[in-house]
Amino acid sequence: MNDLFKALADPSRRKILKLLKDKNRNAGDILSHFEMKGSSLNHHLEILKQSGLVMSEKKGQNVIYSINTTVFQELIEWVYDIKGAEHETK
Amino acid sequence: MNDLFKALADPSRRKILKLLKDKNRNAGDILSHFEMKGSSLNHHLEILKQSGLVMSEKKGQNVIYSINTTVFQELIEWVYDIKGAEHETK
DNA sequence: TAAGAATTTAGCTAAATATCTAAATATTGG
DNA sequence: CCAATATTTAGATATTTAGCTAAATTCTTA
Repeated sequence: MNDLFKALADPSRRKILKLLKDKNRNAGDILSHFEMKGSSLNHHLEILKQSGLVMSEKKGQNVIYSINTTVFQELIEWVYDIKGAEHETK
Repeated sequence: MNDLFKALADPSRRKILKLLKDKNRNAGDILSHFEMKGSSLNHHLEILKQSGLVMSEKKGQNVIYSINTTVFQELIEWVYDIKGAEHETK
């Protein structure tokens, strides 16, 4: 849970998630949307993987990253718990 | 938006929110649930206020803190935008 | 109005984090 | 196998952040 919130607390990482929402992308593709160096991006991707928010799969010389939306359910539940509202069961 | 995610990225601050979910509390009350010093807690409360998640009101020599759940709507919308799922309109 | 209680501010330190450079490790095509 | 391309690791630096102590502020009440 803490890993999840920590992962979301950075603008670059949230931007990565938005990019992966559209389609799966390899590291270079993601990198092309940022100014930072590949090693810095890799650091963010590691944190996202750690939190369960993204998954990666090696494909030839590329590594394809994809988003794992199931993890957001936890977050939504946490929020609704605090809001005191009822869950949608979908 | 960034302030919101940053504010939620700390366990102490999330615990404060849980405490305020039950009832409004003054700083001393909140403090009694932590080991940290009052000044440290105050720092967290400032960050929560900054993010809009909590509000404060001076009442005599106490300051009463309360949670502002409307801000969570933003967060929920952000999540659903990424999840690509439909909103509940409630 | 002076003392006491609650909270906040200011300034410091240590730990965590973001980013960089340089080097290492795949993987593929010639 | 070699060179080129893509990604990751290691190690350094700079910034941010959580927590502390001490002092300041605000409010109440004797």
